[in-house]
Amino acid sequence: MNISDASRDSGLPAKTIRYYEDIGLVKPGRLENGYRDYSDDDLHKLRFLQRSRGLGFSVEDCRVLLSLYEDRNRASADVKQIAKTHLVEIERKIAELQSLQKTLSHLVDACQGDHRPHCPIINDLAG
Amino acid sequence: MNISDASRDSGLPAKTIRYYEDIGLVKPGRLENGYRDYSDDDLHKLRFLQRSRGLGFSVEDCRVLLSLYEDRNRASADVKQIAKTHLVEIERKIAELQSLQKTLSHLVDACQGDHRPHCPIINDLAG
DNA sequence: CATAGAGGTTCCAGCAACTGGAAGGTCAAG
DNA sequence: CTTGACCTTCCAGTTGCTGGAACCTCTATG
Repeated sequence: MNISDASRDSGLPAKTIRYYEDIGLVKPGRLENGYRDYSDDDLHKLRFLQRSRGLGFSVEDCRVLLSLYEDRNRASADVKQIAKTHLVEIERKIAELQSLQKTLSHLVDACQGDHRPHCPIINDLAG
Repeated sequence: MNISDASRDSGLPAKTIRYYEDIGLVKPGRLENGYRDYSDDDLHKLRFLQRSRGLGFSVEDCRVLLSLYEDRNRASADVKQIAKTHLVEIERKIAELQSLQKTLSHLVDACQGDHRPHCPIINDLAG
């Protein structure tokens, strides 16, 4: 299966698939003409990557998750640890963004938004 | 005032201050020995940048906000528009992260996290 | 006066995770 | 034979810094 079919199948752009090969995540075989040739196993990995990236795991996390995916002797504790750490980070980001949202929405509400220069947003930024 | 004092005053790392100069945000004068020399006006701008970056505005937004800050004839509507757009983006990110959080926390809860290979997280990622 | 250390300067490289584009090889259809 | 759609590699750019090397300058001290 060539790269554009692999792209359709996995939902990843061809550019991204090549990039994943560059960094050693999924290394397909090659045909005589030099074209990449994706096996079923490669396709599983690409789909796995698509989904784990979609859940916001870093590429390095994905690398580890992929190796756990392939490890029939894995301990689920190892997977859970990665996911938990990621979850904590997501929760931290949510809290951070909610704090920004609170501040900004107050400022936006307080601003008249007219042709005049007076602006609580600018005043706040000016400190 | 030299760069390390400007750094202390603004809360920005010296490296960042030099970077802001590189990209044309705050251009201090120079002393005879080549050292940067920050005026009160420069310091106001640096503080303004520190705060607007702290609210998550992009550097390009900050550039526009800074010019509005200096424009005595600004329309507050222009400021408000930038802030509103940013706010919408923040809210979009919050929603996205909350969706990830929901999925991930379910998966983490469902995983035993023991020495055995069975893992709902991996199963989900595998599709 | 020599020197050590704490500043300052410039410039180059690298981070994450791709993405775009150029230059060129390959293949099937008309 | 040519067109067009594939494929290949490689290089550069994105965002917003950050680290480091190599070198200059100033101040204090022996």
